[in-house]
Amino acid sequence: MKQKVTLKQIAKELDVSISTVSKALKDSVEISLDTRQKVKAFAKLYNYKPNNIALSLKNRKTKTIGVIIPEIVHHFFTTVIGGVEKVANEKGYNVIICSSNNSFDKEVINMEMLASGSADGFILSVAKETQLKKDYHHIEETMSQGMPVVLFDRIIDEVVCDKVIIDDAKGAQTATNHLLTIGCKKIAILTTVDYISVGKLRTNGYLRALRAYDIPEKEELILKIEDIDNCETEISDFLKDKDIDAVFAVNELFAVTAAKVLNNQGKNVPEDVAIIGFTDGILSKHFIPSLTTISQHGEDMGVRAAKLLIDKLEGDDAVTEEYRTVIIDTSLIQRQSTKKTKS
Amino acid sequence: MKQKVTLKQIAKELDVSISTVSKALKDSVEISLDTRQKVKAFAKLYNYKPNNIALSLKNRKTKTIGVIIPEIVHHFFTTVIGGVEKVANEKGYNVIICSSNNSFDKEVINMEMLASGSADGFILSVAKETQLKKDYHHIEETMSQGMPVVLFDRIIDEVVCDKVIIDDAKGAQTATNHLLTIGCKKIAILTTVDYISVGKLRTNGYLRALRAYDIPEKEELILKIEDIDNCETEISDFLKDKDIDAVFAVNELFAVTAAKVLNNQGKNVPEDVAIIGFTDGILSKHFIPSLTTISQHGEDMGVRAAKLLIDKLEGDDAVTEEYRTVIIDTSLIQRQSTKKTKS
DNA sequence: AAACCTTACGAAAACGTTTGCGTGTGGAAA
DNA sequence: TTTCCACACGCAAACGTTTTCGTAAGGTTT
Repeated sequence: MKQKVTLKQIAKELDVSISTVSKALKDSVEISLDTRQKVKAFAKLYNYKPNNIALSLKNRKTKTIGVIIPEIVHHFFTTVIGGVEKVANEKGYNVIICSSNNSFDKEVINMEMLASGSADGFILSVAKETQLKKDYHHIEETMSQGMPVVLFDRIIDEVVCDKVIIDDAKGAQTATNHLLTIGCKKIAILTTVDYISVGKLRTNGYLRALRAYDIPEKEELILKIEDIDNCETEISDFLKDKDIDAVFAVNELFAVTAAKVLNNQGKNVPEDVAIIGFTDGILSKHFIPSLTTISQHGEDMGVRAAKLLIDKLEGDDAVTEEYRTVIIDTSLIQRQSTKKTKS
Repeated sequence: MKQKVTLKQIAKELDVSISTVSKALKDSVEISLDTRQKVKAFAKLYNYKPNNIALSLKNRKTKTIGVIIPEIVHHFFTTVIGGVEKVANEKGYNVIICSSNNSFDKEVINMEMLASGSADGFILSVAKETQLKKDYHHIEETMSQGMPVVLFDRIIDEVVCDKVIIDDAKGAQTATNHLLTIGCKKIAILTTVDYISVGKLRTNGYLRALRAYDIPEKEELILKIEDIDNCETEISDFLKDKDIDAVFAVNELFAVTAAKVLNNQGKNVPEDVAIIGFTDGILSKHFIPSLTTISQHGEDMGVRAAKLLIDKLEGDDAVTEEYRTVIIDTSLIQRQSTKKTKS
């Protein structure tokens, strides 16, 4: 088993100095053409590749972006990662992905681990626990050590840094408006508990849309779900015998679960009750009926986040001091779950 | 913006040598209790963390596992990653994930990049293109440089290394058997082109099951799909007016697409046609009717792959020379799409 | 022949660690 | 007083690079 070949070995083999080898490989005019060719031939033969670690140490940068997300088995987050990777690869950056599993502790650990030399900067969507706990010391600390951080989707207002978000309230308003324009009047919302920032914002958008239509907000049409994994019974109880003609769900799972529940309760989607979701995942696309939804354009978010970060990493200090918040436009994707044609 | 603090800075500040600081932080008895406490207090104050890069260089290992998968936006692969991360974190390893996007070139580039110092070993599921091209030099090369590789799911028989797979043929046979035992006789299969190893194996399993039941194999019941992204029309044409009572799909997408198509063609699932899929993703679980499927236990695969790799990384040379293939058991998850109770 | 300039290369420092070994200091034993 | 031994610490090498600077050899100019 041959080991990785280093400059030193090549130098020894060819009976020149390490610096000569290094320069020869870089086609430095300092080195005679003869030596250059000899060295390059040898390096090729032995498949020499400069050691990234040594380079990182020397250059004091790793050319690596750390991405920390709450869940890895999650369609939206993976699309974001896709966007990040795309830009990163173009610009010669590597991407390290860690999931916090929605745990504050794991988020901190991952961040500290990556911060101690493995990454030059971070793209981060915070864990639920972190939002609940409101402890952001790890983020502040990372930034104060000179590593830029870009927050996306689940961001933190109190932390001053670059951010990439969608206008959740606006998206929710668009969704609710869509329901209103197709004639729905009694619209229920399936949302999360308030400490999840995006859930709260989407609820606000829903309320705003209602107000614009002079429809009074009704407590009994709002369900704030805590335990996402067992939402089915909760949704089922909530929807039971409720007089509604539409449901706005703040995520994909709530939307399909609502569709299922309504089905079981003998109601037709979209004829009896229209449904609109949030996040354009595979579920929405393939469900029957296919679900109208608000697309967050995850890949775009990833692209923008990566660009912001790399700008900061490569920018001079003038750029470094200003922070930007990019708002990605959402879009309404109309599908079958809000088609009222059969009436 | 304070920079990351190093041993050198602490040493200077405290007017001792670098080695003293290093040893003090490690609680070496060589250093007086007094100095030790002083150093540790200072280090804590300035939030000293040893630089991973420097450690990697010194120890000639990075404590990172490189994972390369064909697609990142893919439920099965993310579950595998979840498993890998779990084990890796337990054992103090980092995980770098790269996607090849099913491109041979990108697979090679990613591998070479990670191999030149960023990772100690690899967990890999090869790209479609790689399987088609049958060019495995990058894998062989990586291994010959002393970095262990574990292949999973889409493996390569010709490459000698650790592997984690499911028994695809057996799983497919189980699936087909299930259809046969509930009384189906005319079973179509939706599979991939042959060069995708898992597709071929699953097709074999299907055929084996038929043979065991003395049912002749019929060409017209087998559809090999090339372009996965546009499978709907292909499946629709194939299924049109076909006299069948069941469909076995080798993946989730084919399964739900078949369900949709059949629906559009006025057939009921499962009453008229039963459907069974492969891979237990969200689609199968949430679709209406929910889909019976073969679970590959992605997380388990990740766990086993990570364990194999870490064993090899930390093992002595005796272990290093033998290669193991772990076969993960599949299991049948019965859901509504194969319920024939209404007959 | 002296002074100078190219050419072609090597030495060494630096990045941040760890660690084996050397060494100065002080006190205790002889 | 001499010898010896802990003790507490520093030196230096090593990991693999890159890059600045120094320099020997040889040739060219006056």
